[in-house]
Amino acid sequence: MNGQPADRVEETVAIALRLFTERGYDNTPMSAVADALGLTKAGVYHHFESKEHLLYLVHKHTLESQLVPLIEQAEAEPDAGMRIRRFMIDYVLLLARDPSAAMLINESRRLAPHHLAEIRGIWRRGYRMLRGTIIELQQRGLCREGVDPVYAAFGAIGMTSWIIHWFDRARGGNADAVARTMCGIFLDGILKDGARP
Amino acid sequence: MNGQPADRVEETVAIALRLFTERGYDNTPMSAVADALGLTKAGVYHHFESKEHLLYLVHKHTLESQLVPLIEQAEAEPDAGMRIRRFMIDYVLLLARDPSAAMLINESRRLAPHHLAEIRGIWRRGYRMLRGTIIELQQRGLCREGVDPVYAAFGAIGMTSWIIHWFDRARGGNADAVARTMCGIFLDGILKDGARP
DNA sequence: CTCCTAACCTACCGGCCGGTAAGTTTTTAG
DNA sequence: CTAAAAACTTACCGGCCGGTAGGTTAGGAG
Repeated sequence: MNGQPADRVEETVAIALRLFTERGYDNTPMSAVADALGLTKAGVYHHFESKEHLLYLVHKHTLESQLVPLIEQAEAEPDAGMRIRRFMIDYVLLLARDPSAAMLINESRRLAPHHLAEIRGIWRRGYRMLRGTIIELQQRGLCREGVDPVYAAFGAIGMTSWIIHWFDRARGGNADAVARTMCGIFLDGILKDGARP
Repeated sequence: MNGQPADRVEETVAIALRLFTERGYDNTPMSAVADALGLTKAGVYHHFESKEHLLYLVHKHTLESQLVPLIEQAEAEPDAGMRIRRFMIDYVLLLARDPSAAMLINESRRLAPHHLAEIRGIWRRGYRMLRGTIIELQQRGLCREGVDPVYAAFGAIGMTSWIIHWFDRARGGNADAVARTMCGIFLDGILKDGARP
């Protein structure tokens, strides 16, 4: 119930998340993780079978605590338009606030194939929610012609995700304005002229 | 005038582009580059002062031969709407066709700071062109309210660039349809209801 | 032919880093 | 208190890789 990690595994995952974000996965030797924990390298390897496994746990823990709730909140939204809006805005705010999200995206290539598949499955839940919502809008006749739900969903994800490459909250970036602009462009871009709120 | 590289430097850059794309920068030892050239490692280091320098040349050469012409073609387009359309479509087709573009985006972090700054300057030309075009549309009263030119430009770039993370031309991906859908969403998203062609 | 230079090779260095074997301390169970 | 299991430490290995010192070959100029 307090902010302290319950055990060494959680503590290590939290520290690795920070170090990987600050220095990158390849530039963070396990000795650095050990130092930050006040342990030796072998002490860390008592809890993790490999560095890749630690990276996998960092991915899994962070996505489940940050991304999944955000998807579930959006899914709970009854109105389709609001569902998209809710997700896009919260997602932009998340990426703008937390630089570790960018690390997860960049370093996912280092995962072993089966771990990568599992992690991509988590990301895919957001994609599926968006695509399903766009299909629903289409079936209700609210979408413009020529909007492919798959490509549109990836468009919304890409437009927002890309902020990891340019947004700098330290230099006067206004995350709220980014979120509103992008969400507005996307919804105006897929909805028929008469279907907007 | 033929397809053969004019000298060893060009030849090496071409081979490094291929190897970095296939295996990643970190997983491509200089010995692999040397092998592919039929040289030894020291033979390669006769032409390049460091591996990072080789990566820099790969970036520079590829961007100048692939991205810059695409930007200049778009800039030559007199109509603002067509300028955006032209760029977005050609850019999507480029990314969908050539996996090395994804490598350049992913591995740019390995560049030394001054090289990174120069390479980002090339990418930025596309951003500036888009932003300037959106501002032009705004001044002519063709844009919806609330469209920030900076965030909109990054939105167009992000929506299209993100296909490096999901598009798979080997599995029936239709790059033309992607390009048309995304370009349509973006233009419908920023232009007033009456301003579309 | 000679001389020079660019291109290239052999052989090596040094450091880093993931991972481990084997032993020691700490905690827990009974 | 005892014993075993869990949590560590010390000390090390082995491999890879970027980079280089110094010598060798090839090719063109004169």
